Amino acid sequence: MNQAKIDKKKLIIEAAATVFADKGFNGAIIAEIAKKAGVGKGTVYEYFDSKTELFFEVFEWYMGFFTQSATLSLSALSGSIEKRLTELSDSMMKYWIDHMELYTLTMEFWAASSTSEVRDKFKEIFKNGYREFRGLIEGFIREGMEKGEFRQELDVSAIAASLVGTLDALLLQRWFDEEFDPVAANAGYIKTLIKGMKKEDV
Amino acid sequence: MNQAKIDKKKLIIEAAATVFADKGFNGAIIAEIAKKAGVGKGTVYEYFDSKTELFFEVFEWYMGFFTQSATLSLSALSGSIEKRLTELSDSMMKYWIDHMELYTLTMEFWAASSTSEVRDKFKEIFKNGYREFRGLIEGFIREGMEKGEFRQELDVSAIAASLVGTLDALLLQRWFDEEFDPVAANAGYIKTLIKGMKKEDV
Amino acid sequence: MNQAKIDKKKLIIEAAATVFADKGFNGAIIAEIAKKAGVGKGTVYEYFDSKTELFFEVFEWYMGFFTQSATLSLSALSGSIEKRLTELSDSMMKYWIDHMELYTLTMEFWAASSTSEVRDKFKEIFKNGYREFRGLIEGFIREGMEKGEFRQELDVSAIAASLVGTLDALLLQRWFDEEFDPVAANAGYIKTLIKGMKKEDV
Amino acid sequence: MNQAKIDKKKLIIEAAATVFADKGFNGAIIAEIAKKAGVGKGTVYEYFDSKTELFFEVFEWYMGFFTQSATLSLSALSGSIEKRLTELSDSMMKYWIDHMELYTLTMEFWAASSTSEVRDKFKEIFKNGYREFRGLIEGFIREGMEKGEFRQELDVSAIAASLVGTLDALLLQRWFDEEFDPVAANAGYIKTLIKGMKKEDV
DNA sequence: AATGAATGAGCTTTCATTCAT
DNA sequence: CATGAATGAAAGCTCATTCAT
Repeated sequence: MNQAKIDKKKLIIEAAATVFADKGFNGAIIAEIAKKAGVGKGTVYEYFDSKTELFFEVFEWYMGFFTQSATLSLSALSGSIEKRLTELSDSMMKYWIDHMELYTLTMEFWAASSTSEVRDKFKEIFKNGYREFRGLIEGFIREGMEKGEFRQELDVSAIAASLVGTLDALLLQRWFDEEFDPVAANAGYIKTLIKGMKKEDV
Repeated sequence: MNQAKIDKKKLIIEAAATVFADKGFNGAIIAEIAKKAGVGKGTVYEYFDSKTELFFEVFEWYMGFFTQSATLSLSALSGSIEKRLTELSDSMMKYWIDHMELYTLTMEFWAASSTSEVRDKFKEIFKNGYREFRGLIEGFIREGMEKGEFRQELDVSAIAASLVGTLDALLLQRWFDEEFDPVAANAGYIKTLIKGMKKEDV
Repeated sequence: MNQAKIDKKKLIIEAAATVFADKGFNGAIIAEIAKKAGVGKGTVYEYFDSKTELFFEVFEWYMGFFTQSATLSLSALSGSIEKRLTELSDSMMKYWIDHMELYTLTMEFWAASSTSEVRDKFKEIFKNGYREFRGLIEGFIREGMEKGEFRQELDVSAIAASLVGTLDALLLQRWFDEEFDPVAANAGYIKTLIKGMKKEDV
Repeated sequence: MNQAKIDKKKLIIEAAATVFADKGFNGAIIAEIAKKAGVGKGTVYEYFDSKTELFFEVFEWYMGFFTQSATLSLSALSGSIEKRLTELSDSMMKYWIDHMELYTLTMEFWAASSTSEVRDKFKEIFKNGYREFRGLIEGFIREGMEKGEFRQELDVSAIAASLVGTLDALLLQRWFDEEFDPVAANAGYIKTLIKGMKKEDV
């Protein structure tokens, strides 16, 4: 696939992302996606075999976007593990707040993982994504334990899972409630959790 | 509406719940719901004006189910606030694990809150549900602060939001990954968080 | 069929007449007719085999209503044939103006005569009705010719048909146009037509 | 809309006209219209938003057809007003007799004007159509009065209305009764009416 | 390669009719 | 007799997908 084709494909994916975000998989109409991408309806089928496949490629594009958010956040980290964990959490939260319009996509993908005809493909990718992300956080926590910042008897994987999940959960609560401030909630929660993780005399 | 009608309505709602859980709103076909409920297709429309309304009533039924889980869990609580918070969290988590087949409905409803034609109705109910639940947890935390179990400077609403959200988030991770144990993760995380909430000398 | 049954049957027919008049055959819903008649939906089927049969019985009731209008008008006639023809025409026109709400039924029945599944039954009755009515008018005209009021060379059946038809046609024009006065039009037209029918020296 | 689209649209309208004429609005099935037009069901919806809109466009096409009949008839007129009125009436009558298969459409449209969901649109067009046609005939009559062919005291609008209406009315009677000859009836009636309109010494 | 007119499978919904009570 | 809950055939309409240009 040459550059021109790659570009047009990406164009369609991004148009599709906004339409799927707004209307959901079923509510999204190929004609609208095509129009938004500035191409003909038939052209979409030059690049994607079916609506489902297009949706799936939007999912992959979205996951890349998410990975990017993590990578960006990670690259800026320094200092104590406590500080790094706090900053990572805070940074990713803010990144997503800035792209809230994509958050509805998250919910569509979650739903797709349970009701799509290709639910297993979605589940698999989500599973690996979460495992990887939890693994990353676990690494930080273990580093903190090794460095003596954190207590030894921590349930590392449990705490990692909750840290990862809080990102989802607070954004979700924000989605329903514009008055809810997920960044503040995250900060307050992280602070308390880390206090519970640290050695008492620290 | 007499008892017979109420029963049949509930029958249809429960059949619809399983079909919506399996296929999603759009994938669910009225004929299948009717068949599963053991009634004719037209009968569904005797009780519900439209597929959308049926979906919405399933949502309300589901929310009642959720409320029930909280009520049940709350009624059994006693002892210190720490103990109660831990038990509440643990109990609700287990309740949901036992009804995991309904968890896919949660995702459908989340998605509906962002892409359904009646998204605002869904959002509103979710918003109020989360506010109520957070308020409940906040009450516990404040009680713990008053009783001297917890530190005074806690960010109560932040911690409540994260506690509430962790329930969603860990079940979500379980949904994707059968090897992930949300009950264990919850226990480990709660323990650490509460440690961070408690007075240091306690 | 006893009196009670006859009465209830008539009750349903009259309720059906108003609903058919307002909604047309297809737009009319049995449930609405039943409700308007103050009976249950099933009761309608105690008296009529099908919606089509009910419609047809409304048609027969309506035709009786029309016959009645003619009978009423005829019974009051006296004087010269010219006077009688004028009065008959005028009287029937006024009778219908007073029952304009039934006029939409006329159009429904006309339509039924060309598109109903039992169109032939409708056509047959209309055919005989028009033949009878034309015959009646022809009788008057012939009487006028015999009495020397009218010229001998009149095309009796043509004039009778046009007199009969004008009743339909002017009411139709009134139906579309509330500003159109069919009574006045009828009077002006009859006067001229009769002038054309009379002996010149009269 | 390019020529190909116009042609296909007309193709569908004409197919629809025959089906509506035969089955009525409600009895007509889109699938049948599509099949008769030699297109797919979906194609009908490429050209018309709904069945109702298609019906309405058939109505407009039909009205144009009617206008054409008047225009054709008018263009051939010459001689005295009496002669012209007679010829116009005769010519239009014959035109419609030749297209009797479309007459059932007239009845459908009349019915639609009283029971369709868009009855007002139908009524409005009919109202204007009748007004225009009556105006045309009134013009002829007035011309005849000015030229001294007709008497001065005629009720012009009444006579015009009856002349216009007779066309409807005699075709209607023909519709019910194949033995009825509307052309002959029209001729006989016109002759007498015009005699009543003319100056006595003429 | 790009297009959009054409298609028909498939779904929701309506409502005449039935029949157990 | 009267009823209305239950039914499913039937039809309008949508939209992913195809394919001739």
